[in-house]
Amino acid sequence: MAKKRRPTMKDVAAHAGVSLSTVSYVVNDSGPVASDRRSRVLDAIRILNYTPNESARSLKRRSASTIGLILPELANQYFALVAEGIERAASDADVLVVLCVPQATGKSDDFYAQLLRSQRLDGVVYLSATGTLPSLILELSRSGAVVLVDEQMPGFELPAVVSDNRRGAREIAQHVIEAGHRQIALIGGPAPLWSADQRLAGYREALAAAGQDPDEVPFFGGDYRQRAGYEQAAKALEVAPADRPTALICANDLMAFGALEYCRASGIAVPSELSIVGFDDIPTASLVTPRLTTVRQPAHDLGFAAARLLFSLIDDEGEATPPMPFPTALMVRDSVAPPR
Amino acid sequence: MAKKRRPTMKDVAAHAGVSLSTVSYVVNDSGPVASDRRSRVLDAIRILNYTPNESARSLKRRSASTIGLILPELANQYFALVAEGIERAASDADVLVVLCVPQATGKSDDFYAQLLRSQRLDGVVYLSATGTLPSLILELSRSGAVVLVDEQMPGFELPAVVSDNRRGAREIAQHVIEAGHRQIALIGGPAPLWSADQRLAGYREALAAAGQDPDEVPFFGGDYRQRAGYEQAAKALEVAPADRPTALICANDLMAFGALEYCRASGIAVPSELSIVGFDDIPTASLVTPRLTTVRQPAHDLGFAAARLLFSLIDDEGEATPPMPFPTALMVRDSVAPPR
DNA sequence: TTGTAAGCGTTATCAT
DNA sequence: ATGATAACGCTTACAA
Repeated sequence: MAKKRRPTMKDVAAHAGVSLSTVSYVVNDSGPVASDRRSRVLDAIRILNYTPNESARSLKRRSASTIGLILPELANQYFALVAEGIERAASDADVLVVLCVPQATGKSDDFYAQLLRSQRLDGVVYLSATGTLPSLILELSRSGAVVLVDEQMPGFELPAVVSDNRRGAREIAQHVIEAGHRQIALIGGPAPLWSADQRLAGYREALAAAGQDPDEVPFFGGDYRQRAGYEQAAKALEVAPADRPTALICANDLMAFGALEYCRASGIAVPSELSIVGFDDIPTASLVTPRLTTVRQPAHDLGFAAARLLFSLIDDEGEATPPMPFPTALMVRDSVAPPR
Repeated sequence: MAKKRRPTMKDVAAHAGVSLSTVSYVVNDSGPVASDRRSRVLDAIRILNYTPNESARSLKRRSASTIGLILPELANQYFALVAEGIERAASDADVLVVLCVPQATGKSDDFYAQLLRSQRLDGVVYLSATGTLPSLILELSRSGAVVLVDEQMPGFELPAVVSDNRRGAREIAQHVIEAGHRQIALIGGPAPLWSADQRLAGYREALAAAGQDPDEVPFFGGDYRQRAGYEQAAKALEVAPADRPTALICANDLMAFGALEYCRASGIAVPSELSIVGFDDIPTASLVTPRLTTVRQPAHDLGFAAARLLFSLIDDEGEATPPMPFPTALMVRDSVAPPR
């Protein structure tokens, strides 16, 4: 039985009785071709069920029409949502998205730079949850187009798409303060991360505006993961009753969930005994009990915009201007009550 | 300023003073080469910072070292977890994973077949949440290697990795029955889907074993999405008090969440007034209140195994045997109580 | 308007 | 052990 080879342009050309270039012209609409010959070619394509070999195209065009998406984990819905936004923008542009989850795969940092340099990827959208060493990102941005999402490398001005973390943080802290809380504790994100830094700054602004000394309010460092929320909540709450905070401001929803979990485990009623707020407004936030008061980030839009920015970077090759920070929105739900 | 071209093998060869083929030999370890020349080449590679052009390789090798992952949505953590498992297997094999989310991108069905045929993808892992028309899958499996996850096309025996849905369903239904429930309602998954069918079969087995006529128990069709859970729960519960079920068996966690949401909205206490169970055990399941009793599916392992199966399909080209169904595990938590 | 031919960067066959 | 050289399937000047 004959090995069934996929048809190539040559086959199409032969079948249609035209030259190779004519076929190419009709496939790419890149040259003039008489309408009768065009339809002959189109027919041949249909009959042979021809599909261009993209490897050959990439080789010739020096571009893979593929981008990479590097993110810490998929299980965090915030990332999943950003990914969906990117997917949409990419598919609009007929670009493929390669998923890279360093944590799950244990790939070394420069593996991703290799990927970019090997021209399998035209660019990369990078999300960090750990404030990754600039070394990777730097090497990446040296090798090709990179855009960051909700992240920024202080020294080097890399293209990024961000939302207004500072303002969102300020507003939710204000909300907590307006509910009457004076004993507030903060559970922050990973120190080196820009978003963590911005959120913290926002909280402090609100605190200061309300006449509290931000340096006096207890701060606990987390890493955006649920476990950290649990552990830091424990630290924050296992203190003399008089010092015990009446409200816990968590730098993201996942950590707020962890705090909630701790409270459930140790019989602390939320929000009557303790108010808790988060950040991100992932879908689960309105599903937990009590429904979590948080700050909505337009995850989907961030992803979409990041991909667009990356594309313009890739083909304009010139600097494209990042969009303005995306607005955030305070989502008032049930996890905040006046202190008693 | 000179356009900075990436170094090619030719450059490396020139720099090392050897021939093209020698460089290829050392890069791929595919031919004999004297150790002194080998190190000269290696040095040149380092100095020039050379990385093979993967497009050229794919063209020559007729394989892209890339697979596609088609799934309905990322926001459902079950899919996200499966994706992580696939990622891991792929990265072990130095294979890239292209993310395809038809729903988010509005791509036509045969777009994916094109992708496979265009040789950008060597194979595809396919997850369905809607029991998609076989037409796509058929076309896909005609164009190349495809493996299904937790799905099976009745007529055609396609390679698949599944978990023991039927047994898991039977066990959780038993659990509900053993808690004393006699008035049970079922909220099922999308009818054409194999997993939905299996789960339903499992429920019915347990019901029958307990002496109930499965055809008598109220059944409501859902689509595995949260909204459907809400709506079908509404239908199931808005009946004469005497007919009202005391337990709701949902075919997945997301729909159970929807049911929970409905109960909260209409003041029905769970589990004291109504018991609810799900299926999948996504991370959120233990986070909601009450913590959801459900059936754990080894999502990560399913993904991993699916990718492995796909790889063996791709390079053995011969039929590889799918693994046995993966075991499920009943997760007893707080959402089931005796009827009152 | 159409066809010829020269690459794109690799790999692999075949002499040497 | 090493090096020419011919593909791989496509795009694109350049010629006709």
